[in-house]
Amino acid sequence: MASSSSPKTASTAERTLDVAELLVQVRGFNGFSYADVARELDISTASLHYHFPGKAALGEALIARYSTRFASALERIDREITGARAKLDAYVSIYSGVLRGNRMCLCGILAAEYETLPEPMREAVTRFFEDNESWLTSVIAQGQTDGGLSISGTPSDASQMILSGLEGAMLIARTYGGITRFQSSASRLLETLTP
Amino acid sequence: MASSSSPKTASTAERTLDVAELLVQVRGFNGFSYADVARELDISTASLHYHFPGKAALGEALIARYSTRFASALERIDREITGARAKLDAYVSIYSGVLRGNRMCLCGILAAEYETLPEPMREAVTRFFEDNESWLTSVIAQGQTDGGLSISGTPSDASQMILSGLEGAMLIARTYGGITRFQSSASRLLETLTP
DNA sequence: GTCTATAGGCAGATAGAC
DNA sequence: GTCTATCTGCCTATAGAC
Repeated sequence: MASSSSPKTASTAERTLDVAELLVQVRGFNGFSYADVARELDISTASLHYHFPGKAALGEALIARYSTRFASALERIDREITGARAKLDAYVSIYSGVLRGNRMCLCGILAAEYETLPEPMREAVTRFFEDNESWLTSVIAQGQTDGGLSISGTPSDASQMILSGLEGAMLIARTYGGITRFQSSASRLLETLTP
Repeated sequence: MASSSSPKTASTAERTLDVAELLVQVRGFNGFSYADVARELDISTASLHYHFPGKAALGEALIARYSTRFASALERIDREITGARAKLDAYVSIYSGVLRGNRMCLCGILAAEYETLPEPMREAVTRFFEDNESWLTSVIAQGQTDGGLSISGTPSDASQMILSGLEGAMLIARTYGGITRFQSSASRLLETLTP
């Protein structure tokens, strides 16, 4: 427990994850190298191999941490926000936050490279999407029950459309239009569920 | 004109584009090499360099051909289909066709790798999306006029959501859910515009 | 934990023969 | 147009000293 109580300086492993996460979200998993990370941290690539045996292991750690953070953010929303529509707005704002700084969703960009990823990373990416849809589905079901939302199909169908829509909007906003464009698409997507 | 009248055997350049296109759509631009293409065509990488001076030039040719084909498909829709809603259905079916064979939209996967692409490729990718949105916007405007569609914002806003939604649905369908999942998200997306 | 040194492989690309 | 041969550089990864 001691080592996890807000250390003044992040460990090399943590800082490695920070740098690698940024690189993947901007350039993709096949678009960065150990050398890129090492240069940024001002250590050697050999040292990197001490903390993460290989790029595949680093990739797995990246998704694990990202997924955990995402799950925490969703729990926080459940704790602090009541209305279904407001929860969805908060969900969208997580994505907006990621898009700032020109980042793509970590698992969204990994989805594009899916065919080139080692199996453990593939499974973790898929699980990320499933968890997100599962959360969205329950929020939408709640909104349907309490009258905050009105949808035509099943909550599961609606959550698929929300997730796809947001990932796609991020993907394209990064090539042109930026945050403004993303916000516009996202709002429109959510209005689809509003009575 | 002679060389373009349905040759019995495709030229090496054409076949190179075919193979490279598949590789990019499945693995991404940073996920394949000249060697991959050469092996498939059973020629040397040096021969490849005769037809395309470098990977960047090959990438540009790839987008150019893809965009031209896409534009032809859209013209065909305009020529053969009358109703706005039916045109959009046909538009979606282009994407479905691409997704079969586990391919991602060429420009969608390049959008994910955008930050690593040479400038000419970036511009071509952006133009592809702009052209698509431009076409979608006019179809939606038509549908709004003749009563076939009913939207809340501007046709341009709606077209952004359609394009983003379809690209995102493809992206995620390739990691799980497949065509079935894509079709479901796409239908739902279009229902959004139906009165 | 971090280093230097280095292996071994693959990448994109070129020269020059046929 | 296609080949062989080759170059240079970068990549992931390991050995072993400090």
